[in-house]
Amino acid sequence: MSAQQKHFEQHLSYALAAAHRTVSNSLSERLKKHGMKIEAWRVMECLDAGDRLTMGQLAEQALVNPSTLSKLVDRMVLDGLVHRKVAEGDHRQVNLLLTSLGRARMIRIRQEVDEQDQTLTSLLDADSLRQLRDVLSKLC
Amino acid sequence: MSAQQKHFEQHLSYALAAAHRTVSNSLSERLKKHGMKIEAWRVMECLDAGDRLTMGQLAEQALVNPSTLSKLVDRMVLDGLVHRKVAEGDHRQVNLLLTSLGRARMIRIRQEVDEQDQTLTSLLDADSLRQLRDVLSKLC
DNA sequence: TGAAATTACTTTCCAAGTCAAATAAATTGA
DNA sequence: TCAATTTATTTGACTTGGAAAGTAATTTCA
Repeated sequence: MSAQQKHFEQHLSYALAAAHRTVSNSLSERLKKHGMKIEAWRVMECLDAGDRLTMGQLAEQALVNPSTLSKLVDRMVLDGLVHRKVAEGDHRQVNLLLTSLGRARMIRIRQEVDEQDQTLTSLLDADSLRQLRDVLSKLC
Repeated sequence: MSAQQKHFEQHLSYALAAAHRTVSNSLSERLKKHGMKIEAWRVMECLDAGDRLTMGQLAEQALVNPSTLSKLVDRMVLDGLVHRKVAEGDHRQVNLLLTSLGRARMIRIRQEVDEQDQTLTSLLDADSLRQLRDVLSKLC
């Protein structure tokens, strides 16, 4: 154990960062054609999946900080992709809703993302893939 | 196949982003005590591992864009952690070198990072861990 | 009830990142 | 040889991100 000199590239955090970087670079390259950022796409998918999400829930699910989300949403509202609505029960909360333009954009982009996901998963056999998902989820 | 409605959280890119986010958040929390950013730490480890790295090689290994690296290095030079040296053979290239202060800081930080890596890897059994590394490296 | 504490979100201010252009050195080939 | 091209890095204009403060609504409990 004391003899084991660990190279920093072997740290899990490095391996993760490297894989994340290549994958998200290639994805954002694809999304660029649609003038869309990965985070904005994730926001839209979250909205499509779960109804009446608050900014807080959204930030968590879309993997962005609340204040970052707030500004991202400002831009998305300007682009007509989403709109804010004060929540019925609790007026502190804001529900974000997809516009029909937003939904349409999302559907088109979803194809692009599915393509990239298939390219990616084709690098692995079904077994590794399942295991990878399992293991990654344990880290969260 | 057509019946399979895939939730976006199942995309590999999402699982990776989520895991990367939690891991790097917890790591940067630890590094904060040392007034250090993950990227700066990676730069120092790269320098320690491979000698006479150029900015280009460094950017690749430390997982940052060249222009981002250039500015990060400006700050690290101000902090006395590294210094630039025009490469001997090719005067366009710049070799970045650790100062002794930089090396000392790196060693102390390395302990912190090793700790976090152990916490992390203890969540997994040895087999999953090996497989995880294998699979992640296939994605790069 | 209502003042104090908590919660949800946004804004502000500053640090850091990105893209494209600029600089400068090396290489190519007419 | 030397003008044109390529390569390595930095710079500059602009955008984005994050921490902490600010705002406003809700909850707590004396």
